[in-house]
Amino acid sequence: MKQTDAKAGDEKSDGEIGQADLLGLIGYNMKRAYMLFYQDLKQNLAEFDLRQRTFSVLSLVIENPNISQIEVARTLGIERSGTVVIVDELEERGLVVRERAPGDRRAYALAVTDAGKALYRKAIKRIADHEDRILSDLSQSDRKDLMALLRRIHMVDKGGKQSED
Amino acid sequence: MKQTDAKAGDEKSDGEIGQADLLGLIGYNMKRAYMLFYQDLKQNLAEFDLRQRTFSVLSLVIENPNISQIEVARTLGIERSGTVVIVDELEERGLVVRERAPGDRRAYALAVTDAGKALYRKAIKRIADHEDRILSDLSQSDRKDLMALLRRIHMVDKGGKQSED
DNA sequence: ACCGGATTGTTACCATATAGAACAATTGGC
DNA sequence: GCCAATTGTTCTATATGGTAACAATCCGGT
Repeated sequence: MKQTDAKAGDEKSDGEIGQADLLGLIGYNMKRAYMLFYQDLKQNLAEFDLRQRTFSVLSLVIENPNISQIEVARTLGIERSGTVVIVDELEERGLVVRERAPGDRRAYALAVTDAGKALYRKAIKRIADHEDRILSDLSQSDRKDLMALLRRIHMVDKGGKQSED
Repeated sequence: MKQTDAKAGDEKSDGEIGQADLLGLIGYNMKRAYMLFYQDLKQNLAEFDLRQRTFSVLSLVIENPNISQIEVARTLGIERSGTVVIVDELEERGLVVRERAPGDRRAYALAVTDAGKALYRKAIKRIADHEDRILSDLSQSDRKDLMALLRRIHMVDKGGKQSED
């Protein structure tokens, strides 16, 4: 039983559905590609009870011991209100600890526990597999090209302000 | 492979925040790039009271008169429960009409009104500008490469079940 | 030392986007 | 006619992100 032919009109004479306008947009293609990454990453991280954001913060804190929450926010490009919830969860699970930052009683100095490190090591391996699967159609050269192109978009700044520091 | 042993994030070691692990992931770079697209698109579409999803559906219905909601869902890669809300909104705003599909009283035959077409024409122009701005650092050749690479990811299918027609 | 503005973290609320389950009406194969 | 599949719908849940307001703290100028 096939029924997707011309029954309710004519979508393109033979059942094909056109999306020329959308497919002509890089943003749309980016979205579709990103969703593949996102959904697959989500599944893979679920086994560790991690999500995109918690993994990212875990990674940052591991690479930058004693980082503050606002530094996490700035580096990840999210709001600091967002980091609170993430760190809350990581802390409750014993993966990260909030120590007081020496010299600034407003800020925390985040640190990862051994459990956090162990979980991260496992998760990062899983993510490597995930990326390899998603990108299986691309050669190493393609992947390098893609990475380079994405990073150049990465740096585009259309109207922000980032000259203070 | 190596990870987290060389702590490869200490270029400056006094103010710089490392994110070597994350930046080494294509998925992370994709996310950052996509977020730039998304946020900017959102702002630009806001002037037309459109959002990503409503614009996409509008585009599809324009390109495919009498398309059904499930066809929209399948083409966009979303759930059909999602299309309901979008079409609801488009219909309330008089941009799209739900006509009954001749020959199938379950399905709708979606069509765009003149107002919908007019709005779409304006919006698509705005989006072209938006893309041009976001991609201003990339040459036309770069953009073509990026598009091609994204589409190849686009086609990756790890679940492997869509060969029924 | 004081004051006021900036910073850090926090909480609360909202918007967007998506998935999934359950359901009614309808279709279509048998 | 029966029953499974399909279409649309509603409700719920999750994830991500932004804004706004607030307390505590810091910092710079006076």
